[in-house]
Amino acid sequence: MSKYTTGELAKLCGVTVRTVQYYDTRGILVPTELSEGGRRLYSEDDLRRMRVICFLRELGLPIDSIGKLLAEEDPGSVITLLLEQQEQALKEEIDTKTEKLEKLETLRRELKSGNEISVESIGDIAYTMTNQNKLKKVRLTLALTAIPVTILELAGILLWIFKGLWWVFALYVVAAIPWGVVISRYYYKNVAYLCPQCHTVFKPTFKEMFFARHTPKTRKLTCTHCGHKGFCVEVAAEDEASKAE
Amino acid sequence: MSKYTTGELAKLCGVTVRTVQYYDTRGILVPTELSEGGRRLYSEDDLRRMRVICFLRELGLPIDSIGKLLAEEDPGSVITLLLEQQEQALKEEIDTKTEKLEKLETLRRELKSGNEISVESIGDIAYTMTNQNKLKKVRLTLALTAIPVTILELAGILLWIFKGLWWVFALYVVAAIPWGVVISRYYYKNVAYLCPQCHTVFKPTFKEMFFARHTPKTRKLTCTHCGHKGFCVEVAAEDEASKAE
DNA sequence: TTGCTCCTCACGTCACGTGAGGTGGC
DNA sequence: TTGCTCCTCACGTCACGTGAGGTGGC
Repeated sequence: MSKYTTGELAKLCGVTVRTVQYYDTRGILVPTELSEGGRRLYSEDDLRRMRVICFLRELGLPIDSIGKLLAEEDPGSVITLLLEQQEQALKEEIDTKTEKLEKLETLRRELKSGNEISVESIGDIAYTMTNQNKLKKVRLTLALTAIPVTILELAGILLWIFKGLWWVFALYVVAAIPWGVVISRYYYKNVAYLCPQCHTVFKPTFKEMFFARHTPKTRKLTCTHCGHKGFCVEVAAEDEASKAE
Repeated sequence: MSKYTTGELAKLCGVTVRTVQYYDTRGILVPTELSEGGRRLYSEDDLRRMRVICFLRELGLPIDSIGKLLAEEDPGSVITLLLEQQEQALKEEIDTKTEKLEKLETLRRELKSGNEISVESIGDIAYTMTNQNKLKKVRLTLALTAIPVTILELAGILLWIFKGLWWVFALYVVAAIPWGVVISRYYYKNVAYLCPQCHTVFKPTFKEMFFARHTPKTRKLTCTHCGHKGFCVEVAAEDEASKAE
């Protein structure tokens, strides 16, 4: 029967001496023997137990769970549950880390595309990023309501050209006017703009917004807060309820 | 100019009061004003700064890094590096967690396929799992050396049948004998067996191993340690160097 | 006798959570 | 005056790492 010292056991299991000592104080691997000088002596069984412990630790199981598992009369009942829990936990951690990674990459892309990198520009990017989903919803709603009107328009044109039926196109024109009013009201109500100068979110007047030059993501407006005039990034408007200040 | 209390700031940023206080003690968000009673009062600028801090924390950046970043005159020079480092770190964490997940799933599968679940059986599975790569290497080597011999065999048979050339097959037979000897020696040298009774890794005699009944992963042998006779799982033999005891 | 290993405290890690006991502000 | 919020300690988390100062064992 060979005996292992703390250091030998540590080397055999690929951990530090401190770890072996720690497992003793935590009570999951108490040496079967102590030398007269008070040194820990581990048996062959201890080595096997230590190997199991290290293996389970490599799976990420916490020490307390390992302790309970090894103390159990019938480990089979506990282990399946523990492993399932750990699997769930790991999956969730991977998911959150993957999300962080995606956000990081978006931030890097946005920082590259912008001209100056300042704390304020990070704030703006953060705002537009967290706001992104709401804005997409608004745009999707717009696009969906546009479908029937567009179909009516196309049908009207085709019928007029090929069949000489002018009244379908007339119907489209009549329908398009109230639709246009409703849709621009909706759009105006649900978006706001981020001033690149003072980094405030503001709402222009309907008139200025309606006639302003714009790109897919920005619009040239005058900030109601600082008076700066320039292209402002479009964002989704905050809910009325959360409009504090 | 509106002022926010600790609780208001916390709510606006979706964190706890404790977190806001902690950021003050850590020096990354010191309130611009204190009330006469010693309460923290945060300005609009503080709120914006806090939002940036929370955003960066959501990416997993440590508080110290955020502090340095915000203190920097020109954050652009630092931020790119920081984000890259964080991206690397996240990727590595995802990788290690994915590996753990895979090990977990293997363990669960192995536990299900076995009959009894005990601490010893976990130890055996742990051993075979960490040993798996070495064993695969041995088996791959065997398979690769078998290829030329098999080609020779096939060629010999085909030539004999269709062309009446018997000497190629004769060549195969002559070559196959020393090849068989070498290959079985190599195989014998590089594998060992795990006794399901006493959980020791042992080497049987060449003769017993050669004639023993076997499945793809096990072989019916007598344990040299406890004398138990039964199907033992095949594992890769330890290197001579690390054969302690 | 000299290195080397091991021993036991005991503090540090990281970003807060969680009381305890006291007080400001509407 | 009464809740509610906020204040400052100060300990706990998790699995060890890292000294300090002392001693066992070949």
